Amino acid sequence: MSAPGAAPASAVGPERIGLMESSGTTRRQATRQKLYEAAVTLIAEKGFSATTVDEIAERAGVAKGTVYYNFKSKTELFEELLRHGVGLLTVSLRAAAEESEERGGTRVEALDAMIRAGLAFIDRYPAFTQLYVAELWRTNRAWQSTLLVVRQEAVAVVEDVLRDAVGSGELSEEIDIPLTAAALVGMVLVAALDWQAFQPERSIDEVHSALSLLLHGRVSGH
Amino acid sequence: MSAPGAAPASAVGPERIGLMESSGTTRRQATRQKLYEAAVTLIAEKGFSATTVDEIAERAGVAKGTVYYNFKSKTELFEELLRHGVGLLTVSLRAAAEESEERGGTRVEALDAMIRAGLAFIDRYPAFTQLYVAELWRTNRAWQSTLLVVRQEAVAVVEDVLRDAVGSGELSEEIDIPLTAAALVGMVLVAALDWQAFQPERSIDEVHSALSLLLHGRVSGH
DNA sequence: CCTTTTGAACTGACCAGTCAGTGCAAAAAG
DNA sequence: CTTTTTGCACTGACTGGTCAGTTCAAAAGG
Repeated sequence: MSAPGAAPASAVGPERIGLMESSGTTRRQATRQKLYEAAVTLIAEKGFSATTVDEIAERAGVAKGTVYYNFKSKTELFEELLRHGVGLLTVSLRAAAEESEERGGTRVEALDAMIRAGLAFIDRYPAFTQLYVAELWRTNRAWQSTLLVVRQEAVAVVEDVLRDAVGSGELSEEIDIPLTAAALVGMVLVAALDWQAFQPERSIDEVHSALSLLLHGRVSGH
Repeated sequence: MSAPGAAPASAVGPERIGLMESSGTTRRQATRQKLYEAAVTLIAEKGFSATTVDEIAERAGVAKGTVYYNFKSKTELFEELLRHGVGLLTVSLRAAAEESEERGGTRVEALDAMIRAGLAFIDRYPAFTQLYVAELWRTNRAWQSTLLVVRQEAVAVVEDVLRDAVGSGELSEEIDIPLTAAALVGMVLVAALDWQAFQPERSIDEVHSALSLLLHGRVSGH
């Protein structure tokens, strides 16, 4: 229709394509992935509004039009990014908890394993974490509803383990599950971001120990 | 509120002063105050870049020119806002700790009092807290250095009390002071923001109890 | 009077989203 | 086997609008 004389020219050869994905959509998948990666760092650094679509496209090595070929809008790209990232996180948390239980650990050990998994996630995707924290409590934003869903998904993983632990008598009945879950998530989130930003020389084990001590009540428990 | 004509300014009276110290209340001070209050909510809602100077001026009920008469730039207005807000927070935390000590409380009780003071601050200035969290871990921003100073100031208050507590044998020597301080601050920050955003029906006492339980190791201690 | 605020117009940069068109590989036609 | 068509994925110049910051004369305010 729109290619009146496609000259054969010298074929450059089969450009490498992404790593995975089967047939068909491979190219598109790879492009989307590049866009996610470019967007996540830029938005973490500068915020959503201060990041331009031109910058994202440039860092991803594609043309601006490609962004709009793959996503309806800048906002939609961002929302999909959020979903993608939190999906990774919850999978990783749940896996850590399950693995701990399969090893016959206690529920508190499962919580500890989740703290470690959370730290590992933040270590691997610091930009995503930054961006998530920065946007989570904003009101009146276009992606508010997306964030609500996505947050609930993540916090629910922690709540589930807490509920189990209370049910089996391992934790005191007096704890408030939603508030405690939020506090634990916050503890890990903020400690990890602070670690990255202000104390990068620390090892993940040091950070984990400090948080573990708090969880086990050895900071001021008696 | 933003009527075209002159506003009946003198009718307002000594309204509660939000985010700034109220020294010699000159006319200029009052204008700055109005600008801080307008800016803090707008920026908390939409972020720095998405907030326009025209909006800030309109909500403050002043002319745009006035913004630039009082501040060199939008960025400078924002930086000064950060300084004032964190100043208020540290004063409040320190006062809580000192008051607790004067009552002859333990260092752990002082920590508990600071948690409460932190919650009260966030309750009173939710917008400021939102904005602070959203900006704190951003890299590459113009106000990065301002934030660094201002964060250190706030975290140092907690670190001081922890150090005291370890020094007097009240807390175990094995705790890592900077990391534990960051974790405690994070716990309060995130729990409080979550409370505001997702569980507003809870009372400040409920939130305080949940955090206190964690601090005292009664969640999973022993 | 000296300081502060007003209001409105103006500029120049910047930016989200659009659209006509390109390149290419595989299917269809010859 | 060769030629033509098809359609996906991508391109980048362009548009219409927005916004930070400027300017300045005139009017409060104190």
